Amino acid sequence: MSVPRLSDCLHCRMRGESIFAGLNPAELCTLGMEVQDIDCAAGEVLYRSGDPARHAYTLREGAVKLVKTLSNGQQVILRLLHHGDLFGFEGLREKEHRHDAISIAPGKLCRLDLVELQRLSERQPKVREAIFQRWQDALRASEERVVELGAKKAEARLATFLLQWAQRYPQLRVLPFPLTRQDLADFLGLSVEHVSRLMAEFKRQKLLQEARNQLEILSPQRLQEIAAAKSD
Amino acid sequence: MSVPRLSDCLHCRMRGESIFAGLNPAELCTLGMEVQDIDCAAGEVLYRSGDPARHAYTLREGAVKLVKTLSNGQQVILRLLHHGDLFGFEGLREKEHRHDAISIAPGKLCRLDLVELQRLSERQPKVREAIFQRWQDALRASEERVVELGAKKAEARLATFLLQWAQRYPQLRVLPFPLTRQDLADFLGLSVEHVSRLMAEFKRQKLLQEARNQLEILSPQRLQEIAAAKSD
DNA sequence: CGTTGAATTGATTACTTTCAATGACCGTGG
DNA sequence: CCACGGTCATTGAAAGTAATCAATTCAACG
Repeated sequence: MSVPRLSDCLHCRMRGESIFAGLNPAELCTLGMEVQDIDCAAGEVLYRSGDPARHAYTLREGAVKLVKTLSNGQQVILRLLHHGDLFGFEGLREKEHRHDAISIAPGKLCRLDLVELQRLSERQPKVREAIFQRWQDALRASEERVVELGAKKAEARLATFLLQWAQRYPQLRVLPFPLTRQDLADFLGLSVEHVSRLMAEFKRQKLLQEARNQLEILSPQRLQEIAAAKSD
Repeated sequence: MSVPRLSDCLHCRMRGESIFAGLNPAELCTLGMEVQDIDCAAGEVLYRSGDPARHAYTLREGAVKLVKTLSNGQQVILRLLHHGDLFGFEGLREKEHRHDAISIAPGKLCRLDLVELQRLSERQPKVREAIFQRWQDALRASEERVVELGAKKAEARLATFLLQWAQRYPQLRVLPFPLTRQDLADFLGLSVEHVSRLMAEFKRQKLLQEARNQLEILSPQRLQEIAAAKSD
């Protein structure tokens, strides 16, 4: 991980989508909190489950997975984070992090001190609301995962996932796709082999195309049908 | 549903665990909100997905399921609520309810007007914090569901579920158990038949005992082992 | 090039659903 | 009070889905 620099929130490209979006420049300048600017490599661990929670992060570039590791070593990916996403904020209410946060692509992050963020959110209703909203979004997303895992079969889960991934890059035809088959498996609750077979089948059917960490969806329409397909 | 009466929060048995727990009697008396006292029968619908969100509820007695119904009619139970649980509060941030809320046992509820609750939470940091905490709890619970559904096989999921159910009635040996096999299936992401077989098997192994809407867990220890058993 | 970890593919096994039939329970109406 | 009808639960058999085990193959990198 790079040595943290101080971040310039006022001129940040993501300012409009961040939790500081509602603040005017004057308020931003008197945040009373240090925002650190961090680079990270693929595979880097930002924090581990059980670590004392000191920071929350805003992801500016790259992708991060939040992982729960079971006693038998099996892993489940609980969230996949993209540019603009805030994570680690469960530390506002709990002393320790609940997941491992692992970068899966070279990226840039802002690191926020949780104590300062807590104080700021008490002072600034707009910030508090923004964080609250993120919490709400996380809950909705998690509930959708429960529906996917509880009600759909493998093929439909994968199709849903790929379409959702694509939605995060609305303007791109060819998507960044740093996930390994193992990551996909850990996210979808499947075995690596099964994911591999399904991806191969999708490619055979010309629904998508894949190259070194890049993905192109050729038939969102057809994928959508598969995603909506019946239960398991 | 019974005609709502006004509720007396000051003398409520659940006051200590409610979102009003931090308030002193004087503050409670000047809540500035009407709390309605409601009885409901088993099977009664409190609200439907898509209904304009007007109320949140605190469950005082009974049990309620929050259900998502898919286009093909399949249902997934997202949460099961017990005495003391707050629900419907996603309406604080969204205009419509996201789930169906259906009572599965005769029960008693408090109904809170969401607009008044919103105003109250802006005035009373303690109430706001309490609601925030509930949100956080809901997220944690939902993430645990993802882990269960993504990583464990049917038998382990059922065992986990039964133990968690039991935890909600710490002082009882014989638990109220109003769930149908269909409810269990909808919660665990399994077919009714499979749930039925697993329950039969558990009974055969003397891990539990069942009678008309009541359940007794005979070997929490052994169930715990099954719950922890390997992946799927 | 050889090494290494990831991905693919095939064969087999295990788990879960589906379909079909039967059985238990409960409330209702004769 | 008992027969009837309905709903829910159980059980069996067959089919389908996904995991596991075992080789290869592939691609990136030194």
